[in-house]
Amino acid sequence: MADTGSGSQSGSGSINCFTCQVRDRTEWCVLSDAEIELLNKGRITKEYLPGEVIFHEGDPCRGVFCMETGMVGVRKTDADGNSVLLYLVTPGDTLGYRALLAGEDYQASAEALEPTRICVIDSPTVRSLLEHNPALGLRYLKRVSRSLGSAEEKILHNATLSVRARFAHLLMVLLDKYGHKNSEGPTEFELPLSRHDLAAMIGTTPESMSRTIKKMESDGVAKFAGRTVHIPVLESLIMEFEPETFL
Amino acid sequence: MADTGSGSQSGSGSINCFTCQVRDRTEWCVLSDAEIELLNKGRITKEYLPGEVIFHEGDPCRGVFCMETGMVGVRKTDADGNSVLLYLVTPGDTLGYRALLAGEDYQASAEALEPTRICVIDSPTVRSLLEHNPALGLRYLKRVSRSLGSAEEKILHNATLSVRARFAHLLMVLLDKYGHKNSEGPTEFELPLSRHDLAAMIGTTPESMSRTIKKMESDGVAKFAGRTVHIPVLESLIMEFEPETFL
DNA sequence: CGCCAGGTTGATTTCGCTCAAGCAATGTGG
DNA sequence: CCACATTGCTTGAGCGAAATCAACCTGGCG
Repeated sequence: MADTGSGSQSGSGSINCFTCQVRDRTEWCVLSDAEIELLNKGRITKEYLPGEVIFHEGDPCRGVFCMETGMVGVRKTDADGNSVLLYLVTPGDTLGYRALLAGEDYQASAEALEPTRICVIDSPTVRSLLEHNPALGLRYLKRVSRSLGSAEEKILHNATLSVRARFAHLLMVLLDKYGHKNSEGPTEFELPLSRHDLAAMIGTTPESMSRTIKKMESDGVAKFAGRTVHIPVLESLIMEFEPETFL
Repeated sequence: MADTGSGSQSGSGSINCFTCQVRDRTEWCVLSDAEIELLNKGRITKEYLPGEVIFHEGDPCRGVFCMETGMVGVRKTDADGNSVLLYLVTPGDTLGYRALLAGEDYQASAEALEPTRICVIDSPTVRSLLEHNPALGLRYLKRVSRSLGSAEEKILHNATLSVRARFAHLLMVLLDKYGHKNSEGPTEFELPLSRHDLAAMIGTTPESMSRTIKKMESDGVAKFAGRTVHIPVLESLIMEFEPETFL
């Protein structure tokens, strides 16, 4: 493995954008070969270890980040040190585009949760591509708009649902993304997060998280062993946050 | 005045996009004359009375709405009838772009809070303009990204601040937008919202709203008479949600 | 072995919700 | 002009969910 200092540069793995495994899943899939050439020139690959910070709230935005492997968490922290984990970023996702597109500094910080490899594409390159290829802009518009949609849904959820209901919902989302949801029947999967971060995802404390888990176990809704979750009946989980579906 | 049925069409006021007063404050300011011609053709002016619904959650998106006069509230409601007022839309703002850009149905509903005149621009027109003019896309990208930024801030606020602090913050935002903030010294302005809607803006109940107002009055932070708010010292209001600023 | 981070548990408190009633302003029909 | 609904807001009492504070496990690791 290459050197693993904070945000160390790296030549290992995919050498460029042409051979990149995840490119088809990114916004860049609409680019022509000439444009990918440009993209490739404005690109540096970096590697991060768990806990390393990719950017901080308040930092000026110098580009966007294209996830190749690993996982990144985006956090927002207030002056008292309270923090919320807004979302998880996984391979194929783009990171840090909000600040660039809004023309603002970062309003949240990003931190590697697993060993992570990311390509950094500098702002001028992205801007230039956006200015000349409307299709890329439309791609990003869709991405940001969808993201806004989820943020608004999260606002509603946090305002109206209990911690338990929000956690049940989070489990469903994580299952969709990180588990192989074989539709019906009992399901088992690995949580990608610590209890602390699970709590931060739904805007609560680790203590409340712990108690909620315990109560859900005693109610037979889910079984937790470390980071492994076992869900006997998927419906009973859904019932926790959408009871009306089963009336 | 023209007929005032639900979302009635209207020929009064600004006749077209060329003479439109608010156009320079909208995304459309980057369009060429030829493009404005196109915009103008895909346009219908409508009028709404307070309480009338412009679109509903779940409705398919048929275009975007360009505010000319009045005020609109965007609400999101869950299955139990709990609802949150996400934001207020005022002249020069565009409404309903999220659904269009995301390629989704509306995820929230919009309702006139005051007598309102809006131009409806149909989807094909907007799409066509976006596909041919990257500058328009960039404009919208900035708009959506900023909006996403505020949504994320709202998530943090709701998770970490008390009802009182959130309300103080709301007052500041409303003051910025609807009051003439003469920087320092005592300030007075009109709230554009009922108590019920103030509550919905910060995700609480009218009862809690009422109590919070009462307590803030007795603490001398602000004085409320109907919809008129008087703030003796602006700093003490800011202290409510950013105490660290004054340490 | 002792330390420490991550997690759990318990005791206590507090904030804000729910339910219920009361009240002032406005409107409506007889 | 009065009885009466209706609407928007306030007030009170009680309760419950979740935060806080504090102690205490437990497993990994120097």
